[in-house]
Amino acid sequence: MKSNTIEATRALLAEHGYRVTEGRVELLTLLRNSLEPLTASEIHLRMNHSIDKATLYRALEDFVVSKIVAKVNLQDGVAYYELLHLDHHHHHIVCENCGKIEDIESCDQVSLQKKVLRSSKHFKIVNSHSLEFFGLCHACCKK
Amino acid sequence: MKSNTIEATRALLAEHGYRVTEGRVELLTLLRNSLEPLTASEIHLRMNHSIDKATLYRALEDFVVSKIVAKVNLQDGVAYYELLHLDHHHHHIVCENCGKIEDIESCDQVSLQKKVLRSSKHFKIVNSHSLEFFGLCHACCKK
DNA sequence: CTCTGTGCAAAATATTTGCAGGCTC
DNA sequence: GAGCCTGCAAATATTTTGCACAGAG
Repeated sequence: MKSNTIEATRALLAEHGYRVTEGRVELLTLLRNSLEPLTASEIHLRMNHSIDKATLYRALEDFVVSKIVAKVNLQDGVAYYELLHLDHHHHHIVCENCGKIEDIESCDQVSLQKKVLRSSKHFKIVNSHSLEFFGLCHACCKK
Repeated sequence: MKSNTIEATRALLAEHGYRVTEGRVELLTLLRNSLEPLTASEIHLRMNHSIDKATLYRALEDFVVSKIVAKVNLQDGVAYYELLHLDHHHHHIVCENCGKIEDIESCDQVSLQKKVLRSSKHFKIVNSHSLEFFGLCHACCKK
């Protein structure tokens, strides 16, 4: 099972024309196993610094371009990254108190983008959007 | 008319308990006159460096906390700021080619946040959200 | 007069780039 | 073997912080 996942990861890299290196496989495996988006520093830490930060940023940037990875902005000045499961468009809600992150599934991308184009004067194509919510989780409300 | 605007700006500062200093009045006036969100560097430039960057960041941060100013994230690694006209909740669409920014008005905040709370397991309150679109403007499509 | 706001200098973070060598294909 | 990927070092960019002084109320 674990080797299955790793095989899938190797295939993913190859499909996109990347060399299958240990660092990139580890990186994608880590992202695949993460329940929430991670910052470059968190990734670096969880990989026990086995990859250089410059290399890490370069790999992440490549993956973002290839749409293997999404760069997420959670309004705290750092970029977060998460694996893009192709069939699973979603957003996030972040607790302003404890930092908890939950996925938000309800997003009708198509109708949202159509709506935007209807109301826009100067735009012809919408390629993507970022949508994140900020609030308080149940636990933090009780405090 | 110009002095009217400045008076309104002075009042705004006072209302929020801030000292009415030349720098802060200039800053808010600049934001009021800007048609699009500006980065700290752009603001600094347009103010002819008449304000120190540290002071600028401190003022912007204060204003964000007081909800006089919104911090906007346009996915290019820098924070943008724009005046918050209270009655005017909106988002943006950015051209990935030329950087053009247009306001997007169609956002039913209330129903959007309700929808999120319905679908969320762990959250009780939504305080705000960020929503930005990325695409191509008509001019850049023709090229 | 008091206390907030400011400039200056320096630090802390985040991210990018150049280059020489290593590893995948 | 060719060229992508990597580590290391250093540069760049953005934002934050400490401190002493200036200016608003």
